[in-house]
Amino acid sequence: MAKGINKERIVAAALELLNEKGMDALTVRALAARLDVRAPALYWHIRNKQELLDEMSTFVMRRVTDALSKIPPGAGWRANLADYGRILRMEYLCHRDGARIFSGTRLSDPDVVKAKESWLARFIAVGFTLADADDAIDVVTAFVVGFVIEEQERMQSDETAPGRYSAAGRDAWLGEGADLIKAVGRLPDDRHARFGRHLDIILDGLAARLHR
Amino acid sequence: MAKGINKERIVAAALELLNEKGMDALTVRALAARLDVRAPALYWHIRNKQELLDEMSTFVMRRVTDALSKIPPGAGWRANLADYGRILRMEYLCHRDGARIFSGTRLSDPDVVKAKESWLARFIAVGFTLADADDAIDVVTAFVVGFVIEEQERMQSDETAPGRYSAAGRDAWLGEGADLIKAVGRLPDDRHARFGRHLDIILDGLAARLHR
DNA sequence: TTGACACCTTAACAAAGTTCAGGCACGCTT
DNA sequence: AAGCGTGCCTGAACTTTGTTAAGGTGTCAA
Repeated sequence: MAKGINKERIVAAALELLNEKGMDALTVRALAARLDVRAPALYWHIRNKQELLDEMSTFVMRRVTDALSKIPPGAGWRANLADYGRILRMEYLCHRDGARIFSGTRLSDPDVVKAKESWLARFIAVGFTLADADDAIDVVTAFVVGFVIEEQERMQSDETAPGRYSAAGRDAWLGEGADLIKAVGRLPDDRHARFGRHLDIILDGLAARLHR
Repeated sequence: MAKGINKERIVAAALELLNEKGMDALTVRALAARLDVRAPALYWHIRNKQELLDEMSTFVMRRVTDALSKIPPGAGWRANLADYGRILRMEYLCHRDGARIFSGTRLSDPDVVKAKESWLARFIAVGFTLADADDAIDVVTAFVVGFVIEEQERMQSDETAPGRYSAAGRDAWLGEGADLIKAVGRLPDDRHARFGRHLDIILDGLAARLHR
């Protein structure tokens, strides 16, 4: 890794490191080593580790908004919102603990926040009030955050404690009774299909609100 | 603080400490000091800090399930689910960064997980399939987690960086354009009413699914 | 009296984030 | 050409974190 560090290269390397080794391994020293530099060098470019995390978060969210800006409005509000939910989930899933780390962090770039603007305009154009349009985006956002946090927790548990979420091991841990919960555990569980179903429920709710 | 430590007293003190000083101040040494004990003493009762966090999470979730078990089924599935959402949010809100910390953690008590059982039975009794009943609970759960994470992030920002979310400061930070976003910022914003609206949207979606 | 066990202490370690003083190299001035 | 400042990096060190090791003190039973 050639020298000549700057903020962007640091953020990129930090995201790589996060994906490969996980949150706990994302240390200032390890990050510096990956950039072939000593730890204090990073502090010339970033104020502290929190700022690094904020920058990482902003980078990921910028990818989301970039993807969003390429979605044509023609498909209608429902398809647009569904795309938003799917894209947000995918970007979170791209990084270990992505939802936990990147949700609810302060974005350092106003442009990322401004991406919401054109979407508000779209929704108002098809009959939403301003408040309803804002609610619609935020409900989907909150749901995706919550969904992926749970999803990634499960994925991580599969690595560290295999069988923790398997049918047999779980049934034993649950003990007597809880037949319905055990039955749920034996339902076919496609994470992606599940996400689609849940997202559809929310979109149904928004549709009901719109056609009232 | 009299001596004689046990797991419950440690967890209780940890939750107090979390509320008073925040996540960063929840250190093993500070916790030991509050219990009038030296740090290594805690390791007689808990394996490591992660287990402490899991126990704290389980404690909070047990409060949720205790509250849930007192809700009579008579009010119907919709009122039941609304109560669930509200209770879950309230318990998260009771602790700093509650949603971040306590969501998606491993519960150490099977009884807490089993609380879902009677609710599945209730929903099935009024016409849900097993899969739909499970989806219904999980959609609400995911939404509440996402909502409160964002909510608490905002509350925390108000302390550390006042004006960060105020109308004037935010407008300046956003710069030119983004009129709709600024208009949204000027809407009356009652967190609790907002939560109720969003939750209603989801319940509407579930109702649509049920009556199909 | 003597063990054994439960519970706590002191001391210490490794690893984390962070700071500080200095050093190397480049470009600009005189 | 000599000197000088500025941008970027290193070496060493400090503080605080979670955690472990080894050893004490009390209580109860045989």
